[in-house]
Amino acid sequence: MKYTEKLRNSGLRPTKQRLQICEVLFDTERTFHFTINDLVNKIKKQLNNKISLATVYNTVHAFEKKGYLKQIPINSNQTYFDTNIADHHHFYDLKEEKLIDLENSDVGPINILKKIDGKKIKSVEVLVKLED
Amino acid sequence: MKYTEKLRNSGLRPTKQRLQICEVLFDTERTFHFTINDLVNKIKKQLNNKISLATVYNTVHAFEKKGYLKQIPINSNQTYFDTNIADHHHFYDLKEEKLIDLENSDVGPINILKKIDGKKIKSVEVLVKLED
DNA sequence: TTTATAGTTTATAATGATTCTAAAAAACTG
DNA sequence: CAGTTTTTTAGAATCATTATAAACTATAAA
Ligand SMILES: [Mn+2]
Ligand SMILES: [Mn+2]
Ligand SMILES: [Zn+2]
Ligand SMILES: [Zn+2]
Repeated sequence: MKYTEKLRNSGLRPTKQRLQICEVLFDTERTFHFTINDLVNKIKKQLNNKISLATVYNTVHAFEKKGYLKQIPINSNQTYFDTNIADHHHFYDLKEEKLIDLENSDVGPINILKKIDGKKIKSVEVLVKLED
Repeated sequence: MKYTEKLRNSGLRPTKQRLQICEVLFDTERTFHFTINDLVNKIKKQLNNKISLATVYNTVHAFEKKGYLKQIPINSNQTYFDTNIADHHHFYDLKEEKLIDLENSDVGPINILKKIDGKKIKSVEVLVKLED
């Protein structure tokens, strides 16, 4: 199996459910943005196999902790995740409620001049809201 | 009353509740970040007067729509609002779960090079996550 | 000042995303 | 295999937020 090693190396047992979720998330041409609900639907459509909602939540959180997924900071009643773990930014189309990737190269270099004592910068994320 | 005109001009009737919430939100030296729960507590402490939770939600949303408050895009189970409606950015201290203002002047100019057809940029917000 | 009307507040219920629980199943180790 | 730990699962619980609908209030017309 393609993802067995990856999971083992992270200390996660390569269960059937995790391997299937890996397929849905990572066996794609392109990266994508999703909510838990989106993912549950994708799983239903792509696999002939039910995975319990609790497991989907557990797995997504486990993958996020291991750095295989990122949460996208946005105001929505649902949490958005990203299979694109490269350092990048987002457009948010307010009308369509859709996220669009914005590569680092599409944003000038960002230089944070203010420093907070005893704290390090972990990430710098830009959200560009779009209207018509 | 200090805020009566402001409310009338926005098409909002200057009710006792709205005027009191204005006091709590805008009669301050400094701007601040808050959740609905924070605001309810502030109201309890500062006014000898109960305002129902539904009214707090209604009022905050009304003020946001009128541009007197801004929502801050962040991943939390609660929605964060900001009384600082000037164009600015945020640090988010992951350990303390606290927001810190980051003035535009503390961030180099941000130039979004990618354009989305038929859409205009409404806002550009930077979130800088801090760790120890 | 009344009266009519639209807007607002309120307690309470409903919603819905997320987390919790604890028992059954599966993965691993020796 | 036997023992142990991790994982899955259905279902319950949590909790921020929104909806409901009846009582109240601001406002303007009569
Ligand atoms: Mn969320
Ligand atoms: Mn929210
Ligand atoms: Zn992305
Ligand atoms: Zn702020």
